[in-house]
Amino acid sequence: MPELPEVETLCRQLQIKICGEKVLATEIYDDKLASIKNIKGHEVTAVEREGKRIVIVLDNENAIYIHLRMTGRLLWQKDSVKPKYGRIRLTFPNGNIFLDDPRRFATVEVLKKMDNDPSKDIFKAFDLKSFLGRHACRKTSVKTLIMDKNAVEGIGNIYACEILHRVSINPERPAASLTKADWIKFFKAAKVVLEKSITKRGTSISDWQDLYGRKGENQHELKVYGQEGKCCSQCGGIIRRIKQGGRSTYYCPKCQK
DNA sequence: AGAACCGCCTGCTTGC
DNA sequence: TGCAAGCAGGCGGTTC
Repeated sequence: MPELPEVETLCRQLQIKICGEKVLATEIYDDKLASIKNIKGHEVTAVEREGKRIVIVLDNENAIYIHLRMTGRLLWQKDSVKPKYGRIRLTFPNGNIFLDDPRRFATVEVLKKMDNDPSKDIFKAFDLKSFLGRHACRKTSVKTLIMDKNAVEGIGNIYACEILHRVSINPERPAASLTKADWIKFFKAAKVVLEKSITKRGTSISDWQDLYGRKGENQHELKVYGQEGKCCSQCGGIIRRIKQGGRSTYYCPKCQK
């Protein structure tokens, strides 16, 4: 499932491939996406990331906003043979982009290009002061809070578990019990974990692939996610899995107090 | 207002 | 072996 590092990987690959290129044609295979228009004949001027969204900016003040949700995947193909779960195709002079998405959760919208507020994105102008003021007093668990995109954009289940393990914070602790120093430590670790994953082209735990259908390498770096019953690499404790808000949380009860 | 839960979806795994 | 139930979960919407 694509989170910030996976989306960032795609954006970087798209930038190289389609910036300055014109959209020659589009084809929609899924009625859920039928509202795509004002694309054909326009040139891509930039590819940006907003949280987990991919923003393909066009020369007509519009942009294609793509959110891959759970199982969405963008694939670059020279030929125009629809992949098995293809939902949309964008054709460029040098090849095609397909959205391949078995569960059909992904969204594609063409909207007026908006100036995004990057204050929730830890890779942009993340605003710690505003975060502390608005969210550090919340009663919900720290894990649930950091996955709330109104608080922090880009962290999903896998990286939430990994970052909390890195800073030895128990995922069930109420967010309000963390000190300012804890949060500073947390965001520092978040950057390290996410940046490392970007250099590894993401985490291919189930079916993540980059634009060229290649797997990432970050799954080999995971310390707790999907490691239930295994030994903690930091302290030798046994990794546990619990449910928080219907989602699996993996952590080490010995070193994450 | 904040917190918890639901529905969207379908391929894969599990259990009888 | 076969089929149904359960699971995966980001996020917008609804409810309490």
